[in-house]
Amino acid sequence: MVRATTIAAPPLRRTRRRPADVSADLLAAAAVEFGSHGYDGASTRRIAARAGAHQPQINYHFTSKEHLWRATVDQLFALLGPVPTPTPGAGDQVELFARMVRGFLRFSADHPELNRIINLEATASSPRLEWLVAAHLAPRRGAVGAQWAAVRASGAGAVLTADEVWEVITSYGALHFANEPMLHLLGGDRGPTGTAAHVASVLSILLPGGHGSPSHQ
Amino acid sequence: MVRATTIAAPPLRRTRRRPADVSADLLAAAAVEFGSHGYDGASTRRIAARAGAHQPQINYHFTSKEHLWRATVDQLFALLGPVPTPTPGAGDQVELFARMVRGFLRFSADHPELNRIINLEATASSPRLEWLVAAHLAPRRGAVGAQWAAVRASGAGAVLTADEVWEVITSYGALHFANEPMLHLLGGDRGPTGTAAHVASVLSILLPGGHGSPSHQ
DNA sequence: GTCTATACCGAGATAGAC
DNA sequence: GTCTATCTCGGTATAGAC
Repeated sequence: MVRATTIAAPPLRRTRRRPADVSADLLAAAAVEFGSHGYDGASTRRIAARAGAHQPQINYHFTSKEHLWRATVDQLFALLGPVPTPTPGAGDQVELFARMVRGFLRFSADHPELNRIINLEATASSPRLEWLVAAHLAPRRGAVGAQWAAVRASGAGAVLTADEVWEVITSYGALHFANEPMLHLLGGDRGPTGTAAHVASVLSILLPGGHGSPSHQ
Repeated sequence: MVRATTIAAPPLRRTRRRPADVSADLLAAAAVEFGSHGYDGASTRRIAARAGAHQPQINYHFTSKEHLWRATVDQLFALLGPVPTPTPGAGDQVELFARMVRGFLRFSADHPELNRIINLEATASSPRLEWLVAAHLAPRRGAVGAQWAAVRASGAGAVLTADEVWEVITSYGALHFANEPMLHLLGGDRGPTGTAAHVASVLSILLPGGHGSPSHQ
């Protein structure tokens, strides 16, 4: 028989982790929950449970649900990498642009949570949305605009404005991965092979001349 | 002086409406609230307040929040119009396709709530999403696929699969309107002129040869 | 059919033992 | 730092007078 004292095991208690690990686990769990249900729909109880932690630990480590949300977004953008800085004379501008698009789409395939969180906030004005745009989206939008100007100046690229290119990349490009649950129910080919095909499809729209296949690491 | 009996006016009571009007007002309010905050984020209190009604009237007219959500989606799809049925030999298949795309995008510009609701559900599997796909999205996806096959058979249209065409229309095409709050904060030209330009942009991607401007009613 | 009052639940946040 | 207990608030839904 099992002794009574060992029966009363805590429901979700794991081997004690270092505080930094608890924070990291909470951030990873928050990305999934915020990306699945939006800010209002996600609950700190569920986030904590997914991380194997207790709900009050969220307030201890992140002060509030709002701070946890921002930390989650910050961490996902950090994972995406720094904003590409313009290097005027350096190398093939078209190849630099194509590399940026491929990098972003591959990240979106690996971490669909970021684009989910962004799109779940995009439909209504809010302080969160204003912060998201000012802190993260606007700088990247500027970098993409500069890169696209260089592409067009070199004579390559489709006849699209920088705004249209941004929307092709972030809407057509990224929602393929962010909206996977819906697209899966709709049928269609999906999976590793489909990822490469989708990246090629995006590049074929932006750079009709080619540049869709080189350096397929 | 105002008499005491007239001072005690109910907070939000309006002139008494017919029951059908209350239902219609609740549906319109629900479209806005569900489209802005998602299913979980929307509250029946706010929906009722926006419709100038009382919260329990939602349960009376629609039984539950879930039923109200489905009725809202049904009504928006009814506004969009019936699923186009294939007419094999009839007329210019390319023009029929272009007309469908233009109609959908103009509807999306006038009623961004539908695409907002769809995209807010698209990131996580749920009974609601399964119903949405089976009841509404799959039939329209089938119709678009048939129309696109006819376009390609006629030798026109870009080199894109039917899945890719669906995503160009619903992601790149419709999110331009659904995500207006975010795109507005990001800058860029928006407004009536921008709507026509965006429709032309979508068609230029799908039908590179032309067909972007005719019958601009 | 409409409204007031309220039941009931789960949310985020906090206090205090450990 | 972690965990239990609990506070307060806002959510959906229901009961019953009108």
